[in-house]
Amino acid sequence: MNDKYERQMKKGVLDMLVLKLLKSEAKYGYQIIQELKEKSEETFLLKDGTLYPVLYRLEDDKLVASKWSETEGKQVPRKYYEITEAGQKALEEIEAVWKRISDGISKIMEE
Amino acid sequence: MNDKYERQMKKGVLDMLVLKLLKSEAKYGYQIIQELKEKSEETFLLKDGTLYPVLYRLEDDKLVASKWSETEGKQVPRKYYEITEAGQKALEEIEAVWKRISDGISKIMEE
DNA sequence: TAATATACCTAGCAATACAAAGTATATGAG
DNA sequence: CTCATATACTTTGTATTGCTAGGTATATTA
Repeated sequence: MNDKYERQMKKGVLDMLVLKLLKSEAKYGYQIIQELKEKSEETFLLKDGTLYPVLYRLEDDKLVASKWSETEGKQVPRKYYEITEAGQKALEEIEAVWKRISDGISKIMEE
Repeated sequence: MNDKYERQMKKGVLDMLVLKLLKSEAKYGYQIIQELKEKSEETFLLKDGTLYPVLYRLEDDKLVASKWSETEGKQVPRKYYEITEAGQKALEEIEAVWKRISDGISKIMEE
């Protein structure tokens, strides 16, 4: 039952978290999954099937841009995602929304 | 665009907020909407069409129980919702989930 | 009498986290 | 050398839920 709520509560914040991670530097899919896991201390354990659609959405919205790695030699090709200017602006706005909502929740819950 | 995120971010927390409001005393639908509005300082402005399905879900899950008001005299009938024991237990669990997730988000965002 | 606020109900839509399946390469153990 | 595992990306489909928009009905106020 908790799973149900956990799943729902995560909705809408993944975009924000991914944009935040990409703000410091361009990253590829698997790397993002690992960083989310580490930094959230095991709270955000994404399957790849969850993350990639997020990245594709962000790309469709022009908030990130991708390019394949051009490393020579044998290697599994990696697709790097980079935050765009529009993405940085969106991130700030989304953060503001998050702050408003989580504050609103706190006001109701802290009594 | 912000609306999109706001809508998603609210997912999963409404049940928690409603259960929390019902914890102190039984309340009816419109009353819950007003309290959510006031306590959240205009962040949670629910239309009735949003709240009632939430209440019905909670009732189906036996987390709340309802009874119609038995006030004599002319009055629009009100349906009061009361939190059950299972509801109180669920509320604690949902609060724990919320804490874990919002903490996880903070860890990623506060850098 | 008309408008507004109260109070409840219902159908349908849009968005998204997740599960599950697939493809392909690199690496380490036996 | 072979097989299992980890890496890395892709795609399809499902379940959940906040919201819009419509509906009914009563009480109050201008």
